[in-house]
Parts: sequence; C-alpha cells; structure tokens
Amino acid sequence: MAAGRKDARRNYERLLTAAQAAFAEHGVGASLNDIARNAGVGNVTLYRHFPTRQALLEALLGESLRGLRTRADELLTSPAPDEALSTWLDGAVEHAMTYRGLVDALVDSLDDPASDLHATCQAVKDAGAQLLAKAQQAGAVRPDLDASVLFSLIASVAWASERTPAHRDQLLAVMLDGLRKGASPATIERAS
Amino acid sequence: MAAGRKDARRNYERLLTAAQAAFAEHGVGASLNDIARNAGVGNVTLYRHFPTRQALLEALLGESLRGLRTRADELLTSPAPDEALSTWLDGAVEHAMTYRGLVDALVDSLDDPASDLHATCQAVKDAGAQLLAKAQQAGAVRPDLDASVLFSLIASVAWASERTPAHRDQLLAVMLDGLRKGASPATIERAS
DNA sequence: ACCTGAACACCGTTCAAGT
DNA sequence: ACCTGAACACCGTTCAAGT
Repeated sequence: MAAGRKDARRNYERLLTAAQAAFAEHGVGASLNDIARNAGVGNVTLYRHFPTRQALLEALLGESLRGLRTRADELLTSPAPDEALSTWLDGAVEHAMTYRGLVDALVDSLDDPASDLHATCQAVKDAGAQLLAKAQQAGAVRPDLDASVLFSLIASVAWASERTPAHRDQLLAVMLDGLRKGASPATIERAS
Repeated sequence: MAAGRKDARRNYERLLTAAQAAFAEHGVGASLNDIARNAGVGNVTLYRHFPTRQALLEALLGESLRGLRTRADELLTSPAPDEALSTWLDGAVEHAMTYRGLVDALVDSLDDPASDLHATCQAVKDAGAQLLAKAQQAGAVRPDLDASVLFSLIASVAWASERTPAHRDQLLAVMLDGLRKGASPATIERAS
C-alpha cells in the first residue's frame, strides 16, 4: 500500500477498520458485503484490495502473528527451555483466539500454500519448532513430537478455549503436562 | 416414526439416507436443499421431518452416540480405571469425527438446551464423568478436572484430528499423558 | 395429513459501465 | 486507475396451494 490514488488508500484503510470490527463482532465468517457497506465502499472494491478472506486476515493480523517469531527468538535465550516453550505456547494460543473461527482459517492456511496466510502460519510454526527442539534437547519435552503436531496442539486448545473460555487454563495445563516427558511412557494402547 | 402415512415414512427414510451421504461427502454443513433433492423430496418435507440440522444429526447419530454411555458402563467394571478411561476417550474421539464439522455441532449442542442434540451430548458427557471420577479416585488422573473439561478435551482432539488425521494418535497421547498425574504436578496440591 | 413449486432475503462473486 | 450498481448462482426458510 505504498503509492496509488488517494481515494484508493483511504478505501483500503476504511475496509480494514470495518473488517476488524466485523470479525470482532461476528467472527471471521462475517459477511464481506456488510464489511464493504460499513466501509462505505462498493463490494468489488473490497475484492480488488483483498481478493480473499485470508488476505483480509493477513492484513489485519500478519504483523502481530509474525511477532510470535520475534518472541520465540527472545525466549530461545532463556535458561529454562521448558518454561520458555510454555510461555510461548500460552501466547500463541491467545493469538489464535483473536477472532471467533480464526483458528480454522489458520489451520487451513498452513495446509494450503496458495493461501494468503500460509507464509505467516509457517512462520509461527517455525518459531514453535525452535523452542520445541531446544526443550526436547534439554529432555524436558517428549521427543516424539514435531512442530507440525505442536501447531495442531495450539490450534486444538485455542479452538476449544474459544468456545468455552472458562476451560482455557485447564486445557492449556493438560497440554503442557502432556508435552512433558512423563513418568508414564508415551505409547498408548489402542483396541486391536 | 411409528405410524403415519406410508409415503411419509418412505420420505423419512429417504431423507436419512440422502443426509448420511451428503454429510459423509461434504461435512455437516452440506446443503439441505441438495439433501432434499437427492432424496427426491420437496425441501419443505425435509423441514417438517427435521426442523433443524441438529435434528437430522440426532436421527443419524443419536443411537450410536448414546452407545458411548453403554460402553462406559461396561468399562466401569474394569479393574484398571486409567486404562478404561483411555479406551473410552479413544472411542469418543472416533465418534466425534464421524462427519467433518460434527464436533462443532456437538459442542454447540451441549451449551444449548434447546438443541435436538443436547440430551445426547449430555449423555456422552455424563458417561465420561463416571469414568473420570473412578480414575480420579484411583489417583490415576489429576483431580482438578471435571466432565465438562473432559468433553472439551475430547472435542479439541477430535477437531484437530479431523483436519490432520495423521496427528490423531499423537494428539491423543499428549492428552492422555496430560490427564495423568504427572511427575511434575505444578498445579496439584499434594496431601502429605 | 402430507406434499410441492415458488418466493423471500440472504451470501460470495463477477458483470458491464461509469468518472 | 479506480470505482459502483446490478446481476448471477447459491444458501436456508417460509409462502400459498395442491392431493
């Protein structure tokens, strides 16, 4: 959004403001027509600036989500890798709960290289990978997990917490304890 | 569906068959108009038999979901409460993954007493409650959890597993280990 | 009683023009 | 260049009639 006509820039900003309000109120499934109308703009103008819903989410949340990577870099210097990972996971879950339904979009984007949110989600996943690896090297976290599963864990806790906010702390606690190398071995017995 | 006109009964069956196929293919968000059309029936006929989408899901899955309660009763006699709970949770997660998006409907129904799926979800939750209590009494599971959180845990694992089936076993393993009283019980007060 | 086709108010997306 | 109103094909839901 560097150059361009003055009204174009103004419309871009108006659309972001309206989208932020709509997503906050109705979740990420909010009507795009409503967003355009509330921005005082034709619906095609919205589509030109943001070809997909993910593009809108990326514009609104990309910077803040990529901030999780910076945060991970800081936490990598921590002397307690277990605690560093826990702290980071707590923040990641919080970010994934920014809007209702956001976590669905994030998970879908990670699978879809064509999504406008893909690179951002990948950055979050990579940030988690580093903290996970360090905690695993320190023997604080079970070794049979990779960053992909860690992303799923964040998403699952965020998804459930979004629906039942009162459960958030306990869901997180169960996940964190489950990540730690327990006294009981990792393998589970499935009915055969 | 005991009495009624012959064509009404036939339409009811046809709708269930079409709904099952549609949900299996497109998830629980499948078009109701499509279901009616594939059943060779007017759309209003669908609405009369099944006033809501949840009513359709209840008709398709109610019996099988309530089977989780019977299964829990059986498992209550097991001498290993920890294993009994794990086995039951594995099955509950499986049931919640029957259709794409089903877990969303289940969680919503539990919160909403007016939902046609509410009683069924409540039965599942109650079934889990018994196994959870027994495992907690045996000291095999952390005491700071109730059946409501357990339901959220099932739902969260089912939700993530549905999107990434390859993660299912590991997500379940992390949850099960997190449920167990770990060697690092930060949140658990010890009575010594 | 039980059914149906057609209408209604939405949705996302794309069109043909306007300045 | 950048914009807009109107159209298109959908959706769930409800209508006015039909047998």
